[in-house]
Amino acid sequence: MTIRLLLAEDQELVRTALRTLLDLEDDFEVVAAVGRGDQVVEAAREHRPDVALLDIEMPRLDGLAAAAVLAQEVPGCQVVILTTFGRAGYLRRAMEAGALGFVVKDAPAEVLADAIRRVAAGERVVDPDLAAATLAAGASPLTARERDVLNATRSGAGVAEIAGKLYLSEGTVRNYFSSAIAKTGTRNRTEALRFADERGWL
Amino acid sequence: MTIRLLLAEDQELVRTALRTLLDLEDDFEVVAAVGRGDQVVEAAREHRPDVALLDIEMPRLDGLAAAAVLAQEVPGCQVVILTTFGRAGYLRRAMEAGALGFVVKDAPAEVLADAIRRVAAGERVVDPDLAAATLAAGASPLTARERDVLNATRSGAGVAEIAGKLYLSEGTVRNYFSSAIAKTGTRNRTEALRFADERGWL
DNA sequence: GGGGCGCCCTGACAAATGTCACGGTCCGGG
DNA sequence: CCCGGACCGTGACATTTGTCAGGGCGCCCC
Repeated sequence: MTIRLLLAEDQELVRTALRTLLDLEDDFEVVAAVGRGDQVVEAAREHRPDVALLDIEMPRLDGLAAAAVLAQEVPGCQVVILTTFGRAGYLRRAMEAGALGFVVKDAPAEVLADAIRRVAAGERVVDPDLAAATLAAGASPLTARERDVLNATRSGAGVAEIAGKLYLSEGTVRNYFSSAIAKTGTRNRTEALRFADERGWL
Repeated sequence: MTIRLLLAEDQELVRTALRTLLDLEDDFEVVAAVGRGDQVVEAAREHRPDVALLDIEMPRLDGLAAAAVLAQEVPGCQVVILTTFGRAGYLRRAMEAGALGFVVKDAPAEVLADAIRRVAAGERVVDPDLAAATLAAGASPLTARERDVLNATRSGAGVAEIAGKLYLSEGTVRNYFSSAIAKTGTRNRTEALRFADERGWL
């Protein structure tokens, strides 16, 4: 009984390399390989894979979003998220999106193969260290407004601009920044944004 | 006549995948594969590869630095830089470090194979788009002090701290920030740093 | 009903950040 | 020689950013 795989990874070189690697395993068959998140569902509908291996960083639609759509549209297909970054927030969001497996790219090849087999059998597979880190990061202490304001600063917008967009006074916006900075234990917006981002607090 | 390859890439999964991919080519033989920059020279001395394939993002010593050392210590070995980011600064520094080839990870596999063969024969191989972008980015307009100050801000240090470390007045430090900001056309230190970084102006 | 609590909102204040006009030094070319 | 240009350095000033004290609203629970 061979496991049918869908592979989604944007870097072509890595994609083909992974494909050949996985095809070498007797019980795996890569039935489709795509380079963009928005091609995942279509390919899954056509090829009916048992497991979809999704990178997170992809153009158009990221792997997490693709996983969520996939769970809706092609329920028989289980998801393993495969990513460079063992960031706590990614794992949290992957679980929320219904993924069963989560593997980082600097794991050994056997770990990936093993994870795929276990997920195909319906098990959950997550790196224990990463799971611990995620738990440690905890839930977001940020309020809705604090999130809004932090997100709005991404583009490099100033206070005035943000205040306009959110219909707030400038003072208020600064205030939310201030409390976000306090909660993250950082020294300015930029650091606060990065800090929160890394923990998936957006 | 087979080409002997050294592969340096920190993510184990990608490393083994690339290794199997390259080993499939009849005229390639991967004689060593390492996961840290500081292992490159040692492995090269031991296995005498014809071409070293170096990722940039690696622990301990990045691929560019490793390339520079390699050129000194093992002159017979040519270098191909293989990286995720087609950043102008990377290419510039790769050339300065004596690399002959530069390939991005979302190139097709044939491009990589071709690049390796050409580099083994002593040719230079660079993606033309990237070369154009690098030329467009031009040489750094930043002065020595501007660079110092920008670099010092990486750690998140404030003006006072930087001023102390560089034996300058606080006003002067702010001044360098200001001119760097003007030259990069950005709005604050953080943006200026990122902008300059992306162009290899450090 | 009336605390107590958490969130939203604001303006006044303090501290940091960025801008400007100005000297000083060094160097290469008329 | 002397001028112009590039870089280094400085303090005064304006703007942006962060902090604080405090008021209003809704909700849960006693």
